[in-house]
Amino acid sequence: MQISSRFTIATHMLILIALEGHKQKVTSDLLAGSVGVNPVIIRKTLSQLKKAGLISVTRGTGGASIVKDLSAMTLLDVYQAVESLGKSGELFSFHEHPNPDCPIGNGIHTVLDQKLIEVQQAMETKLAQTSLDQVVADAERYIKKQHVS
Amino acid sequence: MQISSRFTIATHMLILIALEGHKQKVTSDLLAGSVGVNPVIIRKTLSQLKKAGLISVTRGTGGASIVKDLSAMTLLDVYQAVESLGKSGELFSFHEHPNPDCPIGNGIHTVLDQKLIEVQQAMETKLAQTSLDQVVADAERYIKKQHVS
DNA sequence: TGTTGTTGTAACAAAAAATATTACAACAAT
DNA sequence: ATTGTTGTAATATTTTTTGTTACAACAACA
Repeated sequence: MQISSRFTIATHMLILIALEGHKQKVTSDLLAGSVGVNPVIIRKTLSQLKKAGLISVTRGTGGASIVKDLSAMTLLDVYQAVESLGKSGELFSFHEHPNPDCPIGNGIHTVLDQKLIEVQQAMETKLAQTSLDQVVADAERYIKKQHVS
Repeated sequence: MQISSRFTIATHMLILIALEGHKQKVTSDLLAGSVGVNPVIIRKTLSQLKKAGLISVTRGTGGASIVKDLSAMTLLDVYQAVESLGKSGELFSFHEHPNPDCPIGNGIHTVLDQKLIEVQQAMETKLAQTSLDQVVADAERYIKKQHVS
């Protein structure tokens, strides 16, 4: 199955906070309006990003802001903050009842686990190669271009 | 979310067909017994692997066998045969209603699409680096080791 | 101090996707 | 014809994602 939209939602939110955070108070309602989802979804995601140490959210008065340096924050940080991969943290899932009396059913994890972890690592390494300041800079460039034309 | 168990189920099936196909008739019931799922799940998966040109299944009398050379078949072939990534074939999914009146909502795809495709490619490239004959050889080695001890 | 606007969360609802099951027609071989 | 099997439709169940309502906790400020 596809990786859920939580990841792109969270990235969208971070870009908006990074670009608008110093100009206006970025509330969950404002974010919800830009992303196009319910404010509660936004708040849950804000909560996850906060737990991961990427942002801070001020409670009573509202508003989110970046706390981790954007050049030190990567797409992998965002991905891991919001994506739920079960307790094991593994990307690939297994059939749960391979027959232990069949040598292949018995050995399927021994044979595949390591290889699948390497695949996951390849993906995560690639995610870690893009920092949020790159993404934010790209977004800023796009916006300026739109404004001219 | 995690990638569904269809992929590891299919790989399990291929290993069993490769190792047992010449000794006995590998039916969907036999496969179901080893994998630990309903035979209909197996048949659907057999059907997908057949469509992808990896195996053949003889109808009336039953039994599956490998048709594509195992050394030319990779985990990516298996993955793509059975994993449903929507029509676009993209690993990452997006929120569907970003606000077009917000410059960030409007540009989020321009900013992220290419990078996410590269992440997907990194993962697929890694999957393509393991051929099924390696996997089958590992399984055979594991079985022999078990037998001795 | 109480009013306002907001966050944090619980509880629940709805929709979508994965997985499981039953049933049976189509088929090939004996 | 009988037997054992595949292919597939139809349906059910379970799990996950996504959406929604409701409200207490909170911070600022008039």
